[in-house]
Amino acid sequence: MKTNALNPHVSVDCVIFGYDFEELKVLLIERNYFDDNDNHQDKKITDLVLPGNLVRDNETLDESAKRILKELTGLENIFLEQFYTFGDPNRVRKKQDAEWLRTMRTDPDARVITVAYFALVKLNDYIPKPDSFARRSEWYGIDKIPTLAFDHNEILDKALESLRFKLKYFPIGFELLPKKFTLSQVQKLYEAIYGNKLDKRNFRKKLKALDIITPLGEKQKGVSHKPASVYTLNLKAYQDSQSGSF
Amino acid sequence: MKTNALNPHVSVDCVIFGYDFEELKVLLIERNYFDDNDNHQDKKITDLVLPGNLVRDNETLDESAKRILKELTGLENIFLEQFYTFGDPNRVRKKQDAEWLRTMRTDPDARVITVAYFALVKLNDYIPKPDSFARRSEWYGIDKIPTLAFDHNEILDKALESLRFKLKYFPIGFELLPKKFTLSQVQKLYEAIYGNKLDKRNFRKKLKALDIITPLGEKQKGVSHKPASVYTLNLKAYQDSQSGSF
DNA sequence: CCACATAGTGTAATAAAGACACTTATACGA
DNA sequence: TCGTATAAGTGTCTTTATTACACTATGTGG
Repeated sequence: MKTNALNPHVSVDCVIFGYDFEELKVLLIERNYFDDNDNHQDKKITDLVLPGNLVRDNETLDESAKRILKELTGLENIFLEQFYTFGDPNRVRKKQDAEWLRTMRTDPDARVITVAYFALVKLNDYIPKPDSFARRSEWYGIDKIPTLAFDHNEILDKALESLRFKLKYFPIGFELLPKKFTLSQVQKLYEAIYGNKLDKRNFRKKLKALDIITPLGEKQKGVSHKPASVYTLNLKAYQDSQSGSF
Repeated sequence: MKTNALNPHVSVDCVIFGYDFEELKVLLIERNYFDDNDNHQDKKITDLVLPGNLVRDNETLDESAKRILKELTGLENIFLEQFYTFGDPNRVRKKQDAEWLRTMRTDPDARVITVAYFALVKLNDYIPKPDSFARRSEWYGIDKIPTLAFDHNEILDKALESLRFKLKYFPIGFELLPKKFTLSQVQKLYEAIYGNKLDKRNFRKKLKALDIITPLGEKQKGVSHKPASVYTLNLKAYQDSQSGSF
């Protein structure tokens, strides 16, 4: 017995997180298309999508995500993690999505299954510029995300949940900070991600106990208050200390 | 600009865990095919795969996983969780896999991307029987898994890792136990999953602190030693007590 | 009634988490 | 130069969680 099915498209979408020392941000791309339903007068519509693209024939899913990131931001060696795959047959079936797909694909009605990744980038390494489709991109604060195309709000929500969960157990937050950072910057980052305040002394106690940061002996410059010590990440010791228990 | 790619197949594979009060087990399916390369005398080969199948046109990924589970075991309302998607272009490129795909698919050379789920079933609810392709299935102890087809050993490893990780933070172990259970059974299950011994008193203290089990006032029957109290799961209180912190 | 097997139970020591307030270093403006 | 504003940096006590550890209790079966 042989089985076959109409083959869906497979894409990769990336939720790219950045941090500007104030707010956790996500990089979104502008999507432009014409509303054909408004058939008296074609109306140009601009809305927002997560960066993503179809997976190419000979690339792995990870490679596909890396490519999307590289094309959009020029950045390489970025923290990138697959967190969920979205495959509802109706996930690209909002009517405005159909319009848009018609301009982008030869078979706009095909089902699209998307493998979602989240990325953590040092925001200052990257200034938004148009992607390979000449679309503008922009950082949006995590609390100010508008309605996105497709199921991209759902994907974003799940990405944030995954980031929060992972951050509880792994020291991945430093991916969002520059190589040199102060302890207050780390704390503000955690507060931005979880959306609540943390106690300074307890936070520092816990962070230092992880034994993954080393002071550089330098001080912050150009601030009109007591300058903070500057630290850097050092994961050597940490790698071993990972084991499980109930 | 319109983009297209050769569309891959998309499948769902299920790592179905069961527990027989001794060992953590996984349900594997026998795969039969003829080795055409041995062209003097076709040799029948039997090896093992994870249960899985192509995703149908109008079903979600979760529905697809449910269907596979239902077809294979007859069971419904099973704990099921997507944990990773495997999409290496060469993941179905071992030579024996090619032989087998030729008997199963009209386009055996197509790339297959698979969305992997793990399931937790009460093993006693299910006696292995042939699946919809009349293939035999069998429970294999987690420490006695032979080499599987495709990348299924890799998928299985990742499933076990996901199960262990999730079990640390969520009380999902009870999905593998009958409705009524003893505390020692819970402990042996955890020991089977993590592969190490746990302290009885500490385990019970922690389990009771979770406040998710209630004693039924019954005793175990038919054992030639002190009978254990029988408990049942009660997740009411637990649901609320979930919140996050660094 | 004795032997066997597993159930069931508590305490003390150590480690981690949480609550909490004052002093210090720098820049800037009066 | 002195005062003010601003964020940095620091310690103790309490509570809660984790770990190590050994004996008694209750049933069955011979």
